Amino acid sequence: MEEAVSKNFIEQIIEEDIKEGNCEAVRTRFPPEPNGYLHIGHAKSILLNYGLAEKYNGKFNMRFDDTNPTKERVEYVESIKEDIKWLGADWEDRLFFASDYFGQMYEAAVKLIKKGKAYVSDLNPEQIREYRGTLTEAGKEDPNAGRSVEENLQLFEDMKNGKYEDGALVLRARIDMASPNINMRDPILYRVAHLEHHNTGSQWCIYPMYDFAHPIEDAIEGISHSICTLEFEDHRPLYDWVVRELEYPHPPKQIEFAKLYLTNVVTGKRYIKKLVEDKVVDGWDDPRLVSIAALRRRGFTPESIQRFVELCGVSKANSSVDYAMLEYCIREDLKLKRSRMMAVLDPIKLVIDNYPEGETEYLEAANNLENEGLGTRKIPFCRELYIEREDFMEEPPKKYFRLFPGNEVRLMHAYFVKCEGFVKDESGKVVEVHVTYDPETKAGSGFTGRKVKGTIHWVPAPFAKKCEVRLYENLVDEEKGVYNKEDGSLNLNPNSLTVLKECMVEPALAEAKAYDSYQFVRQGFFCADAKDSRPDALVFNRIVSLKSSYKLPK
RNA sequence: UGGGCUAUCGCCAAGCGGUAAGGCACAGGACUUUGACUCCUGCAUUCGCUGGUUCGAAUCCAGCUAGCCCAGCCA
Repeated sequence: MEEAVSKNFIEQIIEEDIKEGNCEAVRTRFPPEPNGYLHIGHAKSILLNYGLAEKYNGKFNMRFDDTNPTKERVEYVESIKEDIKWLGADWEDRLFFASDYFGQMYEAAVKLIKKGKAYVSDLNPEQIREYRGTLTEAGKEDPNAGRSVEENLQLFEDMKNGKYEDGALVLRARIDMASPNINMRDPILYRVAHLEHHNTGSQWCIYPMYDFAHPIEDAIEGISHSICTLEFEDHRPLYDWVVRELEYPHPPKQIEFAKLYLTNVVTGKRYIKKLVEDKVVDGWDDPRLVSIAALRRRGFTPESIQRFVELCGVSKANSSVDYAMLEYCIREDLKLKRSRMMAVLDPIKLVIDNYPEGETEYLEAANNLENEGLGTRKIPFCRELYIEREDFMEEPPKKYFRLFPGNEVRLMHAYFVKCEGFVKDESGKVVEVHVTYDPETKAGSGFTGRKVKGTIHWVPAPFAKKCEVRLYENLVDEEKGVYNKEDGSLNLNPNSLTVLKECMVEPALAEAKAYDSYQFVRQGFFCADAKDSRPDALVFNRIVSLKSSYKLPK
């Protein structure tokens, strides 16, 4: 089934370019700096770039924009590669590093110097700032701007050869100190930094700036459309300047789009760092976070994220997508793919008084009624079961159609069962519910004698596996908003994590391995925690709850 | 009081001068061995505001207003 989807503005630009013969082949790229972990926002860029290449029979490149060794680490390049692979964006054999082009960038700088379009400056950072002017006042000419080509060439070579200390000299483009666009006021192209680079080691002690390096990287790789986020819009004139001055035959085109923001999530690096330090979360992959690693651990699938990004669309309007949209996507994806199992999160014992003591029968249950391909399983059934505490009420409100004295419900995959009584302990807490079952009503028997309004799930007491279940809510308070207006701190939701340690699941779940996910019938989708779940001590994360139109009165 | 960009339903988002797509959310109803799913139904006389052009404007023009980005030897 093909949906008629309208084209986003980038697709329109690309199609126009193809039509006009402005680009012979579409080539896109995802160019992260390896300075941190990827999150849902990056997923949009990755899948957008990858999807565009696919759609227009082009190629998608993976490129690390590693031009500033102070912030970059190999650890990050590995995790970024892993996350992108997981997301399904395939760069095939096109994995590149900006640092692989340092030689070409150096030559490009020399070319600019020879054209009189770049010069070496000895202004210090404070002076550079002063000379730059302000948002409303033009800058002043750099006193070094008149230096001869020969001298610039020599100085630049000396910079490269390590004759200068960090910060002593910079190479600047000669453009326009009076430009209303600050990026055009003789931007710095190269700086001196005696630093070990994760890729080039100590080969270089000068490093190119983003504005100079990026267009060169794109041009070298034959990128046709260089897609980035809105904050680079002001840099486009400089991007075009570099590409033009360097006379690349097929200049890449920069296109900017709005970042993806999600409601009620924390994305700021310093906030997450603090949450990790304060042990509010258990790492960058805590299931309440939205890093790719966290989403993976929570139980999201690549397909659900692909769908989500697709649903969000692409535009230039800053916006914040409702988290409910993400939830919809994962429910939608898992609905038919996963087995529907029974798990009792808050158990209370159910005794079937007229079921023979010591007897066990094995009931056949479809793993997913809507997907026969998932097969069936046998569930042991016997006299003592566990049911959800919520599914019994001594004094039910109207419209409650679960178990209460005198009422009959269906035990899923099993029999009708009628509540005959219950037992309380000294404190008045109900500890046992007693029922009688009707053998005629066995699931699949075709019994139509009478109907029952409620169906509840259960687990056979002697066979059930005890396990831990973690329920998640938003990390931050939905009502108050993510940030505290006074001090900018986070408005944390104290209930973002609920740990249930007495849960009982059906025996088939004992095999759950890391990342395995299931629907727990009537509850939601759950995933075996990759960090903490072990065969003898299962831990399940709730990915998302099922929707419900019934609110239990408290 | 410089420059750049954006403004269409609670949230995303189509629309590109011919009379407001779609999705999420929400609300009803049908169905139901998940109060789920599925299926119906409803949900912008109006496009930030004000004028103008036009037979006709969310789309063109002008002027406002609001929000975002820019003064790293970060990306």
